[in-house]
Amino acid sequence: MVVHLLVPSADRAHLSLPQAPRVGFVVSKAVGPAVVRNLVKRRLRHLARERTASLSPRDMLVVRALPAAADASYDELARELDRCLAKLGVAAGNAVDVEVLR
RNA sequence: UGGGCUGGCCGGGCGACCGCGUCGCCGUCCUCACGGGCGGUGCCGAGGAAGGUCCGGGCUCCACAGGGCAAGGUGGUGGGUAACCCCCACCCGGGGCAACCCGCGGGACAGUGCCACAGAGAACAGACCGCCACUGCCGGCUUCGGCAGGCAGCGGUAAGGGUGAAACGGUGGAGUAAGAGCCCACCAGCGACCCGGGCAACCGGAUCGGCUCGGCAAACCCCACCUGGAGCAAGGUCAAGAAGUCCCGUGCCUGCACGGGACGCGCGCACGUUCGAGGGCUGCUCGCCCGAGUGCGCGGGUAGACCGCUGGAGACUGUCGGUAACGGCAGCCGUAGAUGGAUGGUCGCCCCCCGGCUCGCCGGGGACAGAACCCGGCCUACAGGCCAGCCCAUUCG
Repeated sequence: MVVHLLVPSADRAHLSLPQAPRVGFVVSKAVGPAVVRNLVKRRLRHLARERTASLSPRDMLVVRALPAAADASYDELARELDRCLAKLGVAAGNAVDVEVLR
């Protein structure tokens, strides 16, 4: 999977954005038919919800699933998501307007 | 016992925990209130196709002087239904020993058009081989009377061969140089009329006639019948206000700041105000009607909340009517309603399939597929399995 993280910069920080982090998912038709795509989205939604604590309140995260996600188990998706988040340095939370691709 | 045909049904089961969504309840915080935030708790939470979005309807809004021309759909008959391109029964044609299956099943003397390849010839057809008569030439045999034959020309002939999906009916007789529905009998087919059966499609039968007529309408077309437009982002309420108003979100300073949205507004350009822009009659046109604003761009950025929103032509059981589809009556059942869109994860026991073996365990797997206003259908996808009826063959009694 590919993960994008947008952290609002200082000049935009005064804007009154919602106080909770926001996460979006992109699952294209390359992943599979509707049933498979929805299953992947549901799994990612639950996984991401458990990890919102590690995001800062104004972060915006986009998770894009690649075709291999169709065959991945729930645990495999969890490991992959953790790996991507670690690479973004989410724990530090000091990035400003960064987009990191894996 | 083996093979086959048809109809109906199921679509893993039970339980535990964490998470998500609607609703109810409890607590708490904000508010005059409506209502909202947070926490807890309880019930419930995808399908037979939820799918493709192909038909038919309900519901909602718009339209509903009229004339003409198009466009689309349906297509044996009768019935069922809210309706249908659906369902049931029957008829006709075709296939199968049979149960049963298949049919896009009106019209080919209203007109136009097409029939590949093969074949001599394919639509008011056609002479390639063959058959036959005549004419000419050639030789042969001869008991000199003739006899059989070859080649060429011209004509007759649809009986035979051959081609084809299809060659202008079949069998027999009469007839002829040879032949032909040319003529005759019967059969098939066509037409007319009559009798009987059926609601009807149609079926059975009798008489007569003229003597024979290809297929394709999912080619155009003709005939009969049917069809107003858009769709829940339909549509409605809160809902007032006049250069603002209203709504939503976040923050806390609790009525202000910031961000966003709808309606309205402003500016610019273009075309217009009886010399008529634009719009309506929802395919077009004639005609009729409305009519002073309309269109585009920019400020300025694509969904304020709620209702509609799930109980309906409902499912099941029994009974009555009907061959059936279906209908009447009675009883009984009832719980998905998201709105960037909830249904995900872990585990235990059992079930089914595959593999292994130390025969009881181990390992792997469980189809097609995800609600979005709601119904009735059609079509398509589907691991595995269950039930009922019927047919054929064989064996035994």
